[in-house]
Amino acid sequence: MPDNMVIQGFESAEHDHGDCVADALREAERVCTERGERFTPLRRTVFELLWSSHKPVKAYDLLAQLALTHDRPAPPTVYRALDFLQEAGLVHKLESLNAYIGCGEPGRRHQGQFMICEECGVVAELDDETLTSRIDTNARKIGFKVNDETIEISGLCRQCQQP
Amino acid sequence: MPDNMVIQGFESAEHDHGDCVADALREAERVCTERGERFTPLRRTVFELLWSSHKPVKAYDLLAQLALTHDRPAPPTVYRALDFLQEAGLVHKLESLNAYIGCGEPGRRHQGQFMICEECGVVAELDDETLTSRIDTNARKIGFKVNDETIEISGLCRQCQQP
DNA sequence: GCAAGAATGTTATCTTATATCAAACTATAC
DNA sequence: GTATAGTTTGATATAAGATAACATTCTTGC
Ligand SMILES: [Zn+2]
Ligand SMILES: [Zn+2]
Ligand SMILES: [Zn+2]
Ligand SMILES: [Zn+2]
Repeated sequence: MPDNMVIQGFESAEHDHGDCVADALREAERVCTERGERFTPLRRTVFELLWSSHKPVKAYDLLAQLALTHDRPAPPTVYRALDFLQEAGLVHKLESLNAYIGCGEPGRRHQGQFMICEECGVVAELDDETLTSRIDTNARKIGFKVNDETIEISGLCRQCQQP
Repeated sequence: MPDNMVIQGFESAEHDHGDCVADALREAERVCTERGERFTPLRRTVFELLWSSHKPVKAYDLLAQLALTHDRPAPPTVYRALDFLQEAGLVHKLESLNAYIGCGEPGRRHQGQFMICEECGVVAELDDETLTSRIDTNARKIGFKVNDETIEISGLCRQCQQP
């Protein structure tokens, strides 16, 4: 495995997104089973809504989508599902956007490093071990014990740089 | 200049914080003058409140502090000052906390890399050129053009790891 | 002084997230 | 199968974070 891997994102416009969703669902079921937790219909629905694209989704947008199939859902409904999915490592929160996105590799515990296109909204999730260890080194120098990393890079994807 | 520099933070408890504030104010005046902008009393007050410690401060806490000396300030008052200070590079927003902190080196344009103690709230601002260039390299590999970096590491400072 | 632009005041509203308690559902033990 | 403890969801209210829009005041250059 290369030390700098693109986990997901910036797929070609024509990629079969149905496959992405199917894979994600299969993984989610596996992860939940492994953890002895329940991938309930509600959690599954929220998860599918998040995977409707490779773009981050806002909690209240999820809520609005949910409202199409559920009777007057309230904010805690979606926030609880998001909390569960984050705990399980199935979803990341993008702090700089207050939005959420499905994790591209939920099997392995990680924080994720994100490249966010300001123009089209597409997000790539990377996992660069070298970057992480550089941060650890810096932390060690000042006696800091790392628990959590928030790494979000915004800019323009290749597509959106075209003239 | 070393390639991994602690710009500020994790100062000894006994450091002369008056010096920090005085330095910060002097730099702020200089930066504003250079930019042809006005470091008004309101902006200065907000800036001083932010520099009252090396911890991030929330906008509504600033507002509450402001209320002690101003007549019923409203949210836009503090958000406008924060916007101005951020534009000028004098203040950073910590996205993972929804809080703001004075920049330790406003002269040079940078995004900042932060180590945030979950226990005591103290924040260290680093600037690791190696880290930044590693991110640029990763971006280049996927054809991404970087505009903005959000790098916030949370954990425990040396003090707060003591048994 | 006067006009134009910048900064601040004021009111209302929007967005994001949580607290709290009630009802429904699920799994296990008997 | 029923009791029951634990988990999940429903429902209401409110907290926390941020902005829109317009009025007023202040500053600066003339
Ligand atoms: Zn991930
Ligand atoms: Zn794009
Ligand atoms: Zn800085
Ligand atoms: Zn600490």
